[in-house]
Amino acid sequence: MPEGHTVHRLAREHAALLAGRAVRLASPQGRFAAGAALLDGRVLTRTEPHGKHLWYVFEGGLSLHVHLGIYGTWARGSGPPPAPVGALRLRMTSGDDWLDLRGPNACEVHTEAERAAVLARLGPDPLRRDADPARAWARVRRSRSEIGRLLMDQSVLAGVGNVYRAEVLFRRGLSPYLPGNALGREDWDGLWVETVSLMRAGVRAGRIVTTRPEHRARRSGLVDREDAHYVYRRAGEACRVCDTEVRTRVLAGRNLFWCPVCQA
DNA sequence: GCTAAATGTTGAT
DNA sequence: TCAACCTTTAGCT
Repeated sequence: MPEGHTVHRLAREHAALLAGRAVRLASPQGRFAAGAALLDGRVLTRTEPHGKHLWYVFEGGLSLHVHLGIYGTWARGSGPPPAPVGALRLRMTSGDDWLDLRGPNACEVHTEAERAAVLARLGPDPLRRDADPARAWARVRRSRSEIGRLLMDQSVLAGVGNVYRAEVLFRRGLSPYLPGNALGREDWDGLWVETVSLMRAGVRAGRIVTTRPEHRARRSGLVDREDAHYVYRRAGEACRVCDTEVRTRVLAGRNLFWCPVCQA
């Protein structure tokens, strides 16, 4: 269940586990058998996340490119791996450790050139230290598209998905329907900083929590599911800040949620 | 046990 | 703009 924060967290975890080690790859399901054979036994150099894409860079220059899509998941364990059941696209093992990949949108071998080609069509990733927000702003400021659409466009900004789109706009008090070219520089700067901050928190926590304690029903203890978001999937419920009904409508092919008062 | 929906992208229309 | 793809789970019965 991945937006960029999940991908960056996996990149760190998997690098800590496998970097510098020879890795065995197998595709019990068969769909990635040829690719797995090509990389099998090579030493993993590093992982390289960008937005929702993740590359496992192996010695020799070839990479494993994984995009989880909506459904993709990794499972991890050590000790004897379970017998492969169902559609197991890829199993990576090194020593006692194993990683199982199911349901990804993409799982393929990339050359350096192929990796560069994908990167070339991605906007800056708020979770990367080398991200240049000015590149995204250059697109936003001259676009007539709604900001709620631009945030979902991976060529403008890479890593934001449907949850962060809704929550970041709420936190900044911006209407999703504001055209990019109607945003001021301060609006954009605030939006970027908010995105970086919420997504970093997401990497740390391993999930998306965007509410401040004073806006939660339960103010102490673990943040339960109900309390984690301001507007995402809360259509018809009361806004946590102003009590207005949270609204929903499809924008850019996905269900958008927003408060018409806080985000006028 | 069934159905719909889901934190996503691509390619056809 | 819409269907297709991949899989799991929540919310029904």
